Amino acid sequence: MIHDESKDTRQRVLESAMAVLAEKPFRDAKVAEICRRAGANVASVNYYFGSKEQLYKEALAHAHTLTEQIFPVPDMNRMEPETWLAEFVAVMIDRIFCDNEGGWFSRMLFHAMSDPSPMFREVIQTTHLNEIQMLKQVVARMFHDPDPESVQVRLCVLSVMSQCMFLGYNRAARQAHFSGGDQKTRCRMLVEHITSFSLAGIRAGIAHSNGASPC
Amino acid sequence: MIHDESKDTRQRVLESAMAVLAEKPFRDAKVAEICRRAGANVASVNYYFGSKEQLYKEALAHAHTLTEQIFPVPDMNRMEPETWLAEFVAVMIDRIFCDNEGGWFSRMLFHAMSDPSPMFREVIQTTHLNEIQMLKQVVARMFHDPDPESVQVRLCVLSVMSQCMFLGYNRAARQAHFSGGDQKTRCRMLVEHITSFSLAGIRAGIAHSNGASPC
DNA sequence: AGACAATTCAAATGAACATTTAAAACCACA
DNA sequence: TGTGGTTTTAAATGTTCATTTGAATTGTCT
Repeated sequence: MIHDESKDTRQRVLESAMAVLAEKPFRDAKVAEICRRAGANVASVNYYFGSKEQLYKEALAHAHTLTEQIFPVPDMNRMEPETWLAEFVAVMIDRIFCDNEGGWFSRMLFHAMSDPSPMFREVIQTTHLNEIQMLKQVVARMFHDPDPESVQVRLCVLSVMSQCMFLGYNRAARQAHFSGGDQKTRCRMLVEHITSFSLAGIRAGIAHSNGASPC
Repeated sequence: MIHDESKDTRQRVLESAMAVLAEKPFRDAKVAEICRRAGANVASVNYYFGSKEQLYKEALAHAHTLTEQIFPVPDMNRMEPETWLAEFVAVMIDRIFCDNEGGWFSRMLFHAMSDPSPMFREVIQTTHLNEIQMLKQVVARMFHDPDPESVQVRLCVLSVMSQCMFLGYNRAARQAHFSGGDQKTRCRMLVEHITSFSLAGIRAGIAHSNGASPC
């Protein structure tokens, strides 16, 4: 008789999976390690989730809701575009560099995005596009452009997102940037830099598209 | 008797390896596929190179010299910093998006950089740092800053490099950006955007560090 | 307690690969 | 043409995993 959810082992495996899959890409994350860390038998993955792949999908979805609770994207209707951008950048960087469960999703996503196997296509589509849509709309507003899909807007969004995510992809660069010094301070400086750099870039684009010299 | 180099099969395997390793990360690039494409037996990898890992290293090194011949980084002593930056960005983007052998190195590097296994640490160090050093020096010159390792310079270099490399890491974003339209035109627009966006960002940094308003 | 389902476990299974082996084919040269 | 080295080949080996299996254990309800 099904009386309740079987929370115990299932939950431990799910959490262990999120942690391991944040560290390593799908391929390198061994079922054996996930189970060892969860204090469970190897068979539990297939017993509770059907397959390693299903476990991955569930772990990613769960990590996504976690990160949205812990680091919510600011509401773009309640702020000036410039302020919103600054907060947006801060949230992205926090998500990447925090070392608790709020960072799992970003790291899983970085692995997924650079993995060529087809299974990750849909996975990315379903989880990560909201933030980009919002950024597009805010940048479009700064351009006084009604179309958030115009070329100039999309290019600026690309520039902002790439700066936010680069250190997530690039282990060597991350290590170089965060060697020594206080992690928190580094993050704050990084956020400030990306924000002002990007605002300047966007303003240059606006000035150019208006055909006016910036001064 | 060793009369000459055994060029034939060895060379075919090496080139096939570069092509395959540009498409897929080390793990996914199967020895069987490399050999099939080279029209050689599986054993030829170990016969000529000792192991898959050695083959990888040789392929990366060879791809590196190839890319430096085909898309050389401009000489920074013969140009204004702004001009040099524009050409630098163009070279980086060309290297990433060209679809012949000149693009192999970049793609191998993207796979290596997002791979956590320890074997890639040294590999990256030995190949990719020149470009970054040059960029640092040019940006430092724009800042009138004698120290190419100052915080402000390093942050700007980070911003430029991240914009240049983002589409290399991120398959989804690349697909979104290059869906439809002419590849060449897209590349040119991307280069122009990154250059002007970055110049604006750098100038803002310079103005800020001088304590002066930009106008 | 006894029955019955849900869970856990150690061991088996089988697939995917890199690497090895040893025999065959090839080649240069006397 | 025979000899000795080099190269190529198909098949064998051994390892690393995810997944399956069937028995053992636990928990629940009467």
